[in-house]
Amino acid sequence: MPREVRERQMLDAAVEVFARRGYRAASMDEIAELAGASKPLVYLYLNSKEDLFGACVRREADALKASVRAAIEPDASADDRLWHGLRAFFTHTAEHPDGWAVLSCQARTNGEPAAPVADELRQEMVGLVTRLIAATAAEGAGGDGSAALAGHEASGLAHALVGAAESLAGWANTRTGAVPSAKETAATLMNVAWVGLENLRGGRRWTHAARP
Amino acid sequence: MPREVRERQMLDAAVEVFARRGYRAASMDEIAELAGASKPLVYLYLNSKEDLFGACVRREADALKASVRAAIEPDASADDRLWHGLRAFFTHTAEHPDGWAVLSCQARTNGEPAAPVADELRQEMVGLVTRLIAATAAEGAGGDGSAALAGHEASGLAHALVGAAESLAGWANTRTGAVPSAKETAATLMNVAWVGLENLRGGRRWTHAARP
Amino acid sequence: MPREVRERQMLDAAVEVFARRGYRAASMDEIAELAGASKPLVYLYLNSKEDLFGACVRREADALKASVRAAIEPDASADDRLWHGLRAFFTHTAEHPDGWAVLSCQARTNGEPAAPVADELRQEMVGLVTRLIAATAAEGAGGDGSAALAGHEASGLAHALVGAAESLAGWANTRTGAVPSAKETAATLMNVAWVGLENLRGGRRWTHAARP
Amino acid sequence: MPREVRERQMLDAAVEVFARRGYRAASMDEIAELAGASKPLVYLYLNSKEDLFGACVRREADALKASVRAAIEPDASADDRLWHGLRAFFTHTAEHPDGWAVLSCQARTNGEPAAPVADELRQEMVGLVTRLIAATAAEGAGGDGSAALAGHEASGLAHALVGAAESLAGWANTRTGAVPSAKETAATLMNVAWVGLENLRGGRRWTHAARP
DNA sequence: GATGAATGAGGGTTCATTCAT
DNA sequence: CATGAATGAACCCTCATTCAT
Repeated sequence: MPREVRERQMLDAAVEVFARRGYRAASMDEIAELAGASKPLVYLYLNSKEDLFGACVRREADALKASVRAAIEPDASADDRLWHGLRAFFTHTAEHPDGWAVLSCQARTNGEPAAPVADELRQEMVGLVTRLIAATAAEGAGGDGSAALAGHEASGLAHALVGAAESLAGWANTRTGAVPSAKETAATLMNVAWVGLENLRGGRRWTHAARP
Repeated sequence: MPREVRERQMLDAAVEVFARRGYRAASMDEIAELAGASKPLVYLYLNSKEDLFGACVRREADALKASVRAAIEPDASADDRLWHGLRAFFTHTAEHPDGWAVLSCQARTNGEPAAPVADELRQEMVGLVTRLIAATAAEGAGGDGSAALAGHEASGLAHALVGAAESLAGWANTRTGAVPSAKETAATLMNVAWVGLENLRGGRRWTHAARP
Repeated sequence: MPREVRERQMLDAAVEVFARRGYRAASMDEIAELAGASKPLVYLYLNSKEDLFGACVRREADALKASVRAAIEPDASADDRLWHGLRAFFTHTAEHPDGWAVLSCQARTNGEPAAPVADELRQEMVGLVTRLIAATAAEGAGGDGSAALAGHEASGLAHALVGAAESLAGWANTRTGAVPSAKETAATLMNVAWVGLENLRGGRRWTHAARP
Repeated sequence: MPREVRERQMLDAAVEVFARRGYRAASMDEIAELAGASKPLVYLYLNSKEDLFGACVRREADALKASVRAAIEPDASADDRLWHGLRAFFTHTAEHPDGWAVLSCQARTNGEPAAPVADELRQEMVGLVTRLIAATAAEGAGGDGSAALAGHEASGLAHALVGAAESLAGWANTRTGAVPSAKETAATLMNVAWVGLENLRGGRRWTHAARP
């Protein structure tokens, strides 16, 4: 069996086991067995548990980024791009629950080699969403470019949106039951985002004092 | 030294170590040493690592729930209650980063005894927020109770809100740097929530088709 | 069983196994079993294989030094001191063949932590012998202090003597058969040393040219 | 490339690696790589690590013996033969430090297949030196064959000489610094040997009682 | 002959946990 | 209660060795 194939099987198995057990509790024995290979072969191809984990995180992060990017048509309107990006995000995380678990839970809790990759993924997502929100706002502003969104507001909204998306994706994967489906969640988020934009652009804000 | 005090010290130490190292990497030796107690005593009081972890999760979940509940005055307006609840949530998680790390990261990744507790906490939070949103919507609807929010929409919004809150709380604890402060984050979320409500109540929705 | 006793048993076992198998081939399992303790206890007391090896080398080096030093009466004549030192050396190495095997073979072949200890032991022995030879020469010189031994000649002789002693000690331990006994060897060496001194002091040297 | 050449390359590499790392720590991977051959070929030619080690020891022992023998002219005087033999010994060990390290350190500590070869080498050396010493003594005895050396004394001296030579050779290879050069060492040993012979032949002995 | 794929066996190390004092 | 002594079980990792191509 060619190396490439074996290596992919190993990564698949590792992602599954890391997701199920956590980094520390995952044993190389279990990963090797699930991959249908012997332990020394895993070490030959992937060097160490740490490297294997790093490879998993990188692969999953790249795959998620690729899914989201592929869903966004560069020439579409901003809110269309946001919508398709969100849908792709939820679809991908729903289809790769283990990968998402590794990215969202394990990568950030298990130190040096993997954490930066997860951080980078998140920053990229937030940056992407921030740009899309800003673009949406600009488009919507129409003729008078007057009240486009302040930069930090777009960023705050993006953080909230990504946070909500991340958390909901994990929640949907963890819990089986009355949890909104991926599409519904995307719609809700889209509503919040779009609708929030409308109001923010219109200068309408909630303040504590404003309410009796 | 009375048992209650000792036990609290142990839990404090355990939460700190579990947060810093993760469940598996945390060692009973380190916990006992940090607690200033002997290892056999830890076992006498808390039986096993698993039980100790469970006790930590329960205690931290209860404390967070108590903080949020205490911040909500039953007679205040709905959006005031939501505002104070959110602020309390962010304040508490910022003041107990280790506890929050255990609840949000460790509890959900480390199997049977702790995961249900974390799940329950989240459901409670979502339920609380859903009720507050529904109440807000009802209040705002004023005379004509016409377009009050559909139940599943309130629930979806609540999920998004709680997800965003959770993720942002973790993010604020993890990252040092240009991250919105707890108060700013609460304000952003409040804005999104309120503003989302306004539009949803007004029947304004985003739909894919609505855009050319 | 008190820690001190256990620790000595462990060192005894370790010296035996290291001598028999060599550093790398020695297994902590075998050492622990021979010591009558469990492996974790060995690690608790002695940290690691490397540290254990270092402790063995240090202990055996100290014991050998102590034996030789104890045999030398400070007020005796120089050649008497040399004689007793040599006898003590051969007696000790014959009584502790494993210790000597570790010092002479393993310590110098197995890297950083132990090699310096073995080097130091050897330098100390050579220094001691050099001083004794010089003292013997001075004593023997009688009234005219004229032709006392040149320093580098004493040192050369000392190196040769120690080298011979070391190698013969190892040889006597390794091979069973027609090998001179410890006492005979000491006598031979003593003869060579004393007799070499006589000639060197008398200016008699061997040179290649001197012989047709 | 003919088998003979390849095999020599393998042995060269193996000697180097065995000397540097020790028998156990040496890896067949490193040896094969250093030899510029594939691992299966190493196994095809030399069967196993043990056999490879044995072949190394045998080759190095034979080479050393050959060097020493070649340096000895059968018709020269006995002490001339001793002198040239010693010089050849020190020259060879200085020029093949790895080989000497394998012979003197590794071969004797690593069990069955190699130890006898090293033992045999040493016995041969001691026998050779014993014969040379006896011959020297006989020559020097001149007209009156009275006080020729007792056999066990020649043997004792030979053991000491070989021991000193071995140890000093190893010492010179190991330590860099103020260590006597090969030639100086040979001269010192020669002095000791010759000078010892003179006295022994003259009936002068050191005895403990002889000194007050 | 060379290469890549593959593994059984074993070694160093750690840890949760117990028990006598 | 606190302490020290003690361990079974597992985990990460390596290596000599083989076989098909």
